[in-house]
Amino acid sequence: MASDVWKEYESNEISHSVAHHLTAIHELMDDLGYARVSDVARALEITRGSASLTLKALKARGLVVEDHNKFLKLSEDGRRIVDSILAKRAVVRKFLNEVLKLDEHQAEVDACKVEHLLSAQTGGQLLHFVHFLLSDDPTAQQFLAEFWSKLDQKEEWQWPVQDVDQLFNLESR
Amino acid sequence: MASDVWKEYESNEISHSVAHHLTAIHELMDDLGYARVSDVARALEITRGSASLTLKALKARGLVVEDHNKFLKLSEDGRRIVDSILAKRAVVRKFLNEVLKLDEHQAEVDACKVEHLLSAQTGGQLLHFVHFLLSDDPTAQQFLAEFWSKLDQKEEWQWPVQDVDQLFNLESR
DNA sequence: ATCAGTTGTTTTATTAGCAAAACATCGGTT
DNA sequence: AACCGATGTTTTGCTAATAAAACAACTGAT
Repeated sequence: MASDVWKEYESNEISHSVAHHLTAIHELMDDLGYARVSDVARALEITRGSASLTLKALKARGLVVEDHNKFLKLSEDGRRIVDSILAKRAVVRKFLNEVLKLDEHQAEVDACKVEHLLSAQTGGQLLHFVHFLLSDDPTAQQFLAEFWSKLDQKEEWQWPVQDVDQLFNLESR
Repeated sequence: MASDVWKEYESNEISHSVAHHLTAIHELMDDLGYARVSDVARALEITRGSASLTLKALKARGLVVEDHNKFLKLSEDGRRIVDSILAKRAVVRKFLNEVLKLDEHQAEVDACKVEHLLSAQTGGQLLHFVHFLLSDDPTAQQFLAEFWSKLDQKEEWQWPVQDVDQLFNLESR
């Protein structure tokens, strides 16, 4: 694997932590109508000091703006980022839970882990896919019914699967 | 979102960095027949000092074992982890590239980002899904053909999509 | 007006992961 | 024997993200 591939992991627009600071503000605005440093800290269950530092950096990056009275809100850029994250989270969670039939907790955890890592391209294509897959199109419904019935029949695969490549006739890496 | 969900991000078995140190050893064994600290550093394009420290920790964790002459290899646990990572990477890459039709580079990058984050459950179910989806089952083939034709017709969605929830009739979060 | 509670910030410390540089060691050449 | 190159380690410093603790400022109740 080329190093320019694996090193892109750190070169993300936002980190996991930042993603959740931003979405916390978004949800607090919905739920309480306001969001202060302490509210974010409580929501994320971290100390006020930690939240204060991270949010200071986010203000410097222009993703969060502060009221005359220490009330926080998302900037235009911040809102755009939160929208893309929540969209990806929703799509991934729906796919994992309603298609792959993973339990809701697992689906939520895994969606939360990857939501900030997927490119806009990937998010968009996945949205197309899941939208069609769960539509009332008879082809989609027939396919899903078939898949789920095979899932039930199938004895559990040993995981990790050593021979995924063989299973797919892949030339390995 | 409950904090016990988003905080699980850090509580992973292995980090992105560790995943690639381990897979580097695996691939070096395949390609060269051996793997030393310097070889890993070269493969990952990091300094020998950094690799030395990370690999020391991995030896302490019992994932890597060292030869009488500084030659590294994976332990049984290390091999098990590498197998699961490579399997997830292969499945995700295949899904993104061959189903969602993302270009190979994008598929590789995104697969690399999430490979170490997906649970074994998720990896297993995704493997089932992709395996059936790309099989010669006529239902699967018909569904894919239908999906791809819709992809072509479809004008690109605006991304981020603000109304994913509405699109899916989700109650939001 | 004082006292208590909440809030926000700063400082100090920790961990993971990297770079850079100094250092030691070993192997082969000349 | 002296040297060069490659290798491995250690030390120092950096950044992101956290905790913990100290501190200042504001709010409200009595």
